[in-house]
Amino acid sequence: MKPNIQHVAELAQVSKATVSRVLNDNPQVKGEIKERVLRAIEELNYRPSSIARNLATNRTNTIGLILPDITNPYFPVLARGIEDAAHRLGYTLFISNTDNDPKLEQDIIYKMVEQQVGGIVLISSTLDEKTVNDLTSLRTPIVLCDRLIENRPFDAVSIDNYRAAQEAVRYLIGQGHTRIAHLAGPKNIQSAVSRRAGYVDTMLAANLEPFVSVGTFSYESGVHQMGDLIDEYGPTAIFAANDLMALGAMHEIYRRGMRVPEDISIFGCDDIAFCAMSRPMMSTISIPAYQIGVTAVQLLDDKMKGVRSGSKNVILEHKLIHRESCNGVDRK
Amino acid sequence: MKPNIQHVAELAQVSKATVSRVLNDNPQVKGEIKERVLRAIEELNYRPSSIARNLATNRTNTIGLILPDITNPYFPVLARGIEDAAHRLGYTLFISNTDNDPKLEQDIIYKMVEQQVGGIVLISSTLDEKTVNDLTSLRTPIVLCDRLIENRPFDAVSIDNYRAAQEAVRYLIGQGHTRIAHLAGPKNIQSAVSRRAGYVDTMLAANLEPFVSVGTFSYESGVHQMGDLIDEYGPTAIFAANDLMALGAMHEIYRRGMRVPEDISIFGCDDIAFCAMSRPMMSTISIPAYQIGVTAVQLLDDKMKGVRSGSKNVILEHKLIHRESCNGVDRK
DNA sequence: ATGAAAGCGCTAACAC
DNA sequence: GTGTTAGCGCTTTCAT
Repeated sequence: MKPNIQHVAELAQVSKATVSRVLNDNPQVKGEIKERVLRAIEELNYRPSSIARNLATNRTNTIGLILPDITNPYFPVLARGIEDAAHRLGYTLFISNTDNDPKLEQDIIYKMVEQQVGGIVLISSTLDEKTVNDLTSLRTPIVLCDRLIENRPFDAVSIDNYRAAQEAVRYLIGQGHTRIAHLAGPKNIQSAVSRRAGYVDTMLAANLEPFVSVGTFSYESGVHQMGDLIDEYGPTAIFAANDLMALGAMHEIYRRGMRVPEDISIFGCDDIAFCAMSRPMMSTISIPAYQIGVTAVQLLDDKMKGVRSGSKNVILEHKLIHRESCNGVDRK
Repeated sequence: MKPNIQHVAELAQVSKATVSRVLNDNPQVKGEIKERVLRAIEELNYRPSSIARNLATNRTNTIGLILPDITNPYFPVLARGIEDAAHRLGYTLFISNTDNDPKLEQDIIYKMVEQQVGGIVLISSTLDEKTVNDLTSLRTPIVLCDRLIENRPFDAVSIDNYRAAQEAVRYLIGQGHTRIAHLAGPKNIQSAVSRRAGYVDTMLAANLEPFVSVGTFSYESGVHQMGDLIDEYGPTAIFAANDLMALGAMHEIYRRGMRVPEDISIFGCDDIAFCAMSRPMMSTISIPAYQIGVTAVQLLDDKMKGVRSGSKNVILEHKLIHRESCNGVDRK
């Protein structure tokens, strides 16, 4: 039979309360007694039940992570940042994928709340006005990643996607490109929308005509959209809303017997690991995914400990990474 | 204040037991009463506490996933298989990374047991004899992925790594290669050891001299070891113990002005997504990672439900994927 | 410094 | 069919 606190108490000839005190490092337990309890615990190979403890204290040491798809190479490093930070703070982490399905996402949030998670890190783009309001009444602290939200009691951490796109486009313009197309992400994903806006505005400001093709953030959509782009527009450079599509675009370019960057330059976004493994290596915007994760958990921890109320949007710095996939038109 | 079952009972003018019954879909609650309870639940926006429920039933609907590093591209799809299957069966999933640190791994296992997880999916290679015995006394069902274990009450699911390596090497030999080197993985990782043995034995059986260089399974180690291999051995083909190293090797070959497969053929293992995105696309052994995950959870579920006792090793089928990174020597 | 006892929110006999 | 009641294993006043 699995030992409980009562068994330990009996073996050590003390009360349950005392056992509980040593379990919680309460300093007012006398050394000798503490020894006895510790020995009993050892002898019985006793492990306290955190379920029971949670029920008694009405707190759990768990947090939940809800994300679209761990299989998308951008997320594992974010998730790792979250896990590491959570672990460091003594939390264990629930994880669940949503595939960007709003209904599923809701269900998972509620399920995690039922599990009494202390807080939730939510990576979502499908949140509509109504859902957000429901969440507000939830009492469980939530922090959003990669999506800012105004006037809501949620913390959020992300980068400035608009400015990131702006820098990417300026970089391409600086190289002499004028026919720069944009491989955009889904219209319902906020980061994709911001990047697109940054692209369009920057093109316009430079008196260049924007040309956008919208994809799904997947590699396959990158190859497919790229084919269309070549047929319909003939760009000399592409700014893709994420690296996966950029990689797909590159693939299609080579498949058609052209080269990167000699014929077409490609610029991505995210800086997933493969960017440095592809040939040519992909120039891109580096997003501090790991740090976003760590920051999210810190914000959550503050909220859970009641250190801070109100909401806070933190914007982390991105970085333009110059590698091999872009080249000036003049050098052709 | 957060509503509990008592509040619902009062509002619906029934007993807690009745509320509990409708919560658990007990059919013997009369329609009208059930309606009333449901309305009360709705009105109070009541969510049952699974903590309390778990304590009362002495079961939890959680399982734990312990893996080396979610950031390694092989693991996300395995994890996804596990999450999907867990979700389908009504479990929520804990996740934790170990970085292959045996001490940390132990701690995490115990921590999860304290959390009262119903079972654990463990992807580990560092398990020594003693640890395994400790785990045996744990009562919490454990299923191992990518590592078989003999005479232990653990289930395990994996592929036949020895045979996979054998097929890879035969494939290369079949193309006319004789100077085939092996980029091996860490010596303490079972799958790496089996692949190496499969390589060595198959080479010997063909009267070819094996040449192995041991790496760490990382991309960087692939580039580094490949440099040494070229300098010290001059292979015409490489069988790498995983794709990441294969990709690194490919990178180094191009950096030195040589080509794949024209100068050196590369064969990987795992079939991570990037194998189909690299140029040339990587030939490799496809491991059914998603299916391994799903199977692991099914085994765990059986054990947790007491359907089956004793242990079971299941071996899933791998597949040789022919792409572009290998070429016959005669065609050079 | 230690113990007794009440409760955390739910389930599960058992009784009616 | 529904209510009563006794726990599940722990924490936490409150006494002593």
